[in-house]
Amino acid sequence: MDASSDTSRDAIAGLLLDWYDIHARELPWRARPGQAAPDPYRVWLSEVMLQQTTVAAVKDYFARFTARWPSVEALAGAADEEVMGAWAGLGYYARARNLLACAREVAGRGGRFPDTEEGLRALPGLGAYTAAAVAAIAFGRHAVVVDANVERVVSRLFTIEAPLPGSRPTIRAHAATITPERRAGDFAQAMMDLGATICTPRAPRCLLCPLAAQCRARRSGDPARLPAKAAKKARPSRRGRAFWIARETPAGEEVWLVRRPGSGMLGGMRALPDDGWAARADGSGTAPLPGPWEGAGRVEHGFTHFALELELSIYLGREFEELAEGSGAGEWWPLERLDEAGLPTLFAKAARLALAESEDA
DNA sequence: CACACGTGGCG
DNA sequence: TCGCCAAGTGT
Repeated sequence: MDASSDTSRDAIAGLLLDWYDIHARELPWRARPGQAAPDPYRVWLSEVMLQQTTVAAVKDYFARFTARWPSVEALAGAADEEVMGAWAGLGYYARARNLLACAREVAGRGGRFPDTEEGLRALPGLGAYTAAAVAAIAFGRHAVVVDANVERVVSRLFTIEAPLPGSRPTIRAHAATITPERRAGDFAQAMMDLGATICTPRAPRCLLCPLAAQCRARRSGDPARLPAKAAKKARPSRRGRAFWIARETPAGEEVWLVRRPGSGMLGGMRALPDDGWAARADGSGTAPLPGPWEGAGRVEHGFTHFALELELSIYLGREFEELAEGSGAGEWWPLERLDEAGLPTLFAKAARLALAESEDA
């Protein structure tokens, strides 16, 4: 076999690890080069935050979380609302709910994470990818780590033409073929670094790629066409209303916030009251009080599976007691500390709009 | 298996 | 401007 295009496990892993030893990104959750194994808590936390989320978006959250909760026991001891609030803005809030459930489970076993892929896989919020990643990176296990980067790199290396997601089993089989016995954690991170910086979705930088000579897609002339993907469905639009109810108190102005149900859209997060747009094709339009209401404008927000046009209404009445007694599922929140309320981005946008309106008035 | 589930950045 | 995309998981 021609050595320059040897696609054996050792050849590809060796080339990639050599490249990684020089070009690894320095990231806050990684051990410094030459340092002892990284803290499983930090590896786990970073992996959960990085699910479907960019490195750039995660960095600040990771720093805040680890400063506030330096260990899994500390995190396990936090109140739900503290953690949900700290996660606000990062998205996919089920991750934060599972994060806490997982932390408490691990704290219950003495603060030690399971050190096998199978044991990790049983924890809340750890699926096939994260269990393999933590097992390999934190515990040095031989685990086959497959994320979107690996899917792209492997699809190109072996010219896997079938579209995702159907091609996943084939991709995994090929990934297993090139994953080394030793340094599986470094290998996984090397694949992800390669996918993030060289083997990018569009315009891959093949001239810089340590695996260029092994890559069948490069030889084919158009590596960017892979991986093929199934056509996506159109994203529908939805409408809803949210309600800004503010009152004056001796201590200052306050706004009425609710806690959303523990599952579903923005589940478990603090929010403005709304008309139920999340649970139906469009909101009911129904307000929590008879009114009068004044329109404050609209907020547009894109979710994964629909776009939302949210109309914001400001309450002009004074029957605040009805509200507090009526639902009970809310709280008056000081406007001064609104940025600490932990509102998800949609409602943070709506709040900005309301505050801009009240400044005009 | 298909779908629900956030958000921000980039070409 | 807008669709694509990011270290996926749970149901």
